[in-house]
Amino acid sequence: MAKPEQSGTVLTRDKLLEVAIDAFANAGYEGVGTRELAERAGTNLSAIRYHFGDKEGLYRAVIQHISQGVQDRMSPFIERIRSRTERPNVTREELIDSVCQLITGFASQLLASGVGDNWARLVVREQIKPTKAFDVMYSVFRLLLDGIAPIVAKIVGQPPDSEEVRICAMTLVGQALVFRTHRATALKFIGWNTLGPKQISELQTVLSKQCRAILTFRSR
Amino acid sequence: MAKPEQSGTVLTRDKLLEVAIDAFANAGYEGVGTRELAERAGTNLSAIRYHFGDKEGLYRAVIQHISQGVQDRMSPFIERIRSRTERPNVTREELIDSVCQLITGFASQLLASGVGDNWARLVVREQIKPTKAFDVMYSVFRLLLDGIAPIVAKIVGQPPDSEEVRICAMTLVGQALVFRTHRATALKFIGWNTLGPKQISELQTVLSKQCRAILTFRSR
DNA sequence: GTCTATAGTCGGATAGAC
DNA sequence: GTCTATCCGACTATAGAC
Repeated sequence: MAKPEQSGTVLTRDKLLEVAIDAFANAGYEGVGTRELAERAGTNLSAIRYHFGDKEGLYRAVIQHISQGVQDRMSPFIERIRSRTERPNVTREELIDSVCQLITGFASQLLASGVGDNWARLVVREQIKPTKAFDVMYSVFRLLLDGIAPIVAKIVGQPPDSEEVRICAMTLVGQALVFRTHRATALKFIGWNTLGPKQISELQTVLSKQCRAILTFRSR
Repeated sequence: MAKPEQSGTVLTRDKLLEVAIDAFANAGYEGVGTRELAERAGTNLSAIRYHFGDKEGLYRAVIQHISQGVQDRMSPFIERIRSRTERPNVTREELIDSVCQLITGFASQLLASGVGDNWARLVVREQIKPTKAFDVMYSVFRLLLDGIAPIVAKIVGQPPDSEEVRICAMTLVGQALVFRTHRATALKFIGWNTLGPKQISELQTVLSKQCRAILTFRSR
């Protein structure tokens, strides 16, 4: 971010960012041109250069913005769960319940169609050919995974950095992520038309049951 | 496929396909040019038009080829499981074991770095903005999901087309898929450098445990 | 800060020789 | 069937007026 982050009229910058979030998510980085972005934002090509340096700078700003939003909304939630599970006299049932809440909470954040609906495409792009934006994305996943892993570790009685605990945390998250990454397949298979509040709620019920099953059965 | 599917020298066509699989998977559809594809295949631009009509025709051929390969390798496996689980005197333990085998079998197919390593990118592309190639992909997923859902249905005692059973099947598959779609994140979090046979094997162990937990605990 | 104009490159598609 | 040569539109990046 060497370029001027401060600007008199922030409106153009914000509008550009808003348009780019939508366009990149839906068409992919290579799928949109800077001309189209500028036009859709009601401005011109040079505005991109001025505010973000170049196309990739705008892309990084998009990733940064989305990640920051997710982080802001999830941090207090995760923190609350953490403080709850770090009490000395916490019960196993509370621990299990906490993981369920983390997963279902994440699912609703992930699936509720808010700002930047289809950014799974950008996430996967970074997974396969990581750019400078990868670390930003990773830190958000890390936030969630670091919320889950220590609790799972306590439940199964293993160190939080053991491979098994971390694989387990990954798969728990994967159960929810698949509805973003393979959304069309999931909808068609289940027989849903949309992924609205009703469907998300039903999903959360199943996710919760399964998390509980995994953690309960394993801790025996 | 209106263009001549038969050709004297199939070598050029195959080479083009092979190169395109790799390139599309790694750089995305919009990320590679036809010139580059032709050059990497040791041929020229016109060969693409001749063999596949246009760039999108080549893309569809890529999806078709990969899907066919996956289908060919998975079909007999799924069929074997199916015949085993449809015996009248099948035990619940056998049913649970069958689902575990389907998931771990799928995981090894999915994660073993063979032909078309990074095609998750193309899959997700189709999920967000389905093209004509979506149906081809979907039929492969359907093959697996239709292998899993009826068995899950028997275990939990619900109809195979109930929403809960289908959501469950989706999440079971999601546990494995996340290591393809979020590979870089998974590797970094777990602390692995590669996703080799040793790691896949460890993954299968955990997946198997968790499938068993989900199905065992739910059937009570 | 915001704009127009333009440079330079590369995209996919095509015509036509062999 | 495979090649060369070429068209034309779209891309990113930049220079410079206001």
